Amino acid sequence: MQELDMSKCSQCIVRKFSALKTLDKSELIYMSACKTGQTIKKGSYIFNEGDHLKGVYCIKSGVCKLVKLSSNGRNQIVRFIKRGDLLGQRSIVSDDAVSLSAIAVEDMQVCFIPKADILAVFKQNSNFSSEIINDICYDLKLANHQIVRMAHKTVRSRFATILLELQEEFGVDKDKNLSLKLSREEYANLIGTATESMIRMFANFSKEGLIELKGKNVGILEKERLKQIAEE
Amino acid sequence: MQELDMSKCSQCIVRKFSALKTLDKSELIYMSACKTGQTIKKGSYIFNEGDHLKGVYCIKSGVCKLVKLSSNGRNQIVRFIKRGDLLGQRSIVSDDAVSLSAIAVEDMQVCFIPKADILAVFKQNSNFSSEIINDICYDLKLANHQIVRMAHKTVRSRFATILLELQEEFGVDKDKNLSLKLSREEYANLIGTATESMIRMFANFSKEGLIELKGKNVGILEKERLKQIAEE
DNA sequence: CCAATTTTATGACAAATATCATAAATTTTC
DNA sequence: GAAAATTTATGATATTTGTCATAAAATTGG
Repeated sequence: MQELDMSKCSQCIVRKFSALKTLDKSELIYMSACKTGQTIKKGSYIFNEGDHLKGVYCIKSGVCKLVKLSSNGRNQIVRFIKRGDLLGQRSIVSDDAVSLSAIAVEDMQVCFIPKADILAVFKQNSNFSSEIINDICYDLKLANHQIVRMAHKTVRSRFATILLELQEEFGVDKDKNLSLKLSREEYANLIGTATESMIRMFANFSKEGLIELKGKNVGILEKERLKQIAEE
Repeated sequence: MQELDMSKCSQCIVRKFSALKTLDKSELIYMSACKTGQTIKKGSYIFNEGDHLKGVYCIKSGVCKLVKLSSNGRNQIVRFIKRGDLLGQRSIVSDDAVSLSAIAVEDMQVCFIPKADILAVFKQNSNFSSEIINDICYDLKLANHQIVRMAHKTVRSRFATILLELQEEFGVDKDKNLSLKLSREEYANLIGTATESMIRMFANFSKEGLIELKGKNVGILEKERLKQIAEE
């Protein structure tokens, strides 16, 4: 990670997407003074399972995955964090070690805000704290939903769900391919299956005309049909 | 559900187990005045997916399961709530509909505290709000862990994990059987498998001498071996 | 206490998925 | 730009799990 300035929070549009939108001018000036900018290369760790976070990251650009290692050596992508999101929110309210690793999926620009500083704002600004708590509640809701999906849906159905979610969350590029480029292995870790099984699913969906494959690029062709499969 | 008094919060030992332990005398008197007691019969719903909760339940006795229905008709037990726990904590900080149903697994005695009243305490007592937020964070941590378990462990391994967790969380009765009595179907919904597969797993574990079965009673015989299987 | 219902059990089979092996294609590195 | 490494692809096969059918056992309700 390389240290940078990245200038003033008050002029940073990205803050508008997170709980930071509740901060007033003086709070933003305070944040600007506390934060440090960093660039993070694709593939590198922002933090690791078991680390004690010393603050929160505000994502200016790029995407990272939150990953958890299973005792049998497999790993699971629990969710993605992208531009505008805060990474490590729970560390504001909890001193526990993080239970997930954060790994950049694309090159990233982030700002780091030390825990003490963001905690001061958390205690002082109840709109801010409400937003943070709401975010955590929402994460819990999603996580519960994901438990059910993993427990009761086939790989095929989960794949359909993930494709729709990736389109929803990250959109498509100019060629109408999913903007977020993931390897087959990453898809497998997201869906919770073996890489080979994942590759076969890609081949199946492609043969069935549900998606179009051009190398790493994935284009969704039959959204409605995918929705059906996701429900099965 | 039947309405009861259940007397004073300040004399209720159960409050010591939850975030309510942070309340002072005057807050407890306030709670006592707001709350209403209820008894809930085994099998009946406390609330249903999609409901908007009007408050929080404090569990005086008994156990309920939090269940989520999958779009393909199966259902998943996400967790249990027992004596001393607060049920519906998220409704304090969020106006969203609940995403889970709560169903009594045993006869229960609960106290219901209206949202407005508990929210007043939440805003006023920062120790209380910290405890609540910490609980929600902990739930999120467990949920993430469970996603990984569901995605990457076999039914056999998950069964071993659940047996150990049930012993840990609810303990054993005088005959050293697990205190919480669940049907095979409930075990299946907990582990995320078909009831028939679950029944077979019970037979397997019994044959292997890992557990002892006497009707609905389950005695754990080989804890260490179960720990190994849980890791596989 | 007996009939009805529910739960547990078991067999046979089908479907889904993992694993291992190998090879082609692609990307990276020097 | 060629060698090395990684990723993607595919076949063969084993394992796990689900489904359907049926029956035994246990529980419930009158």
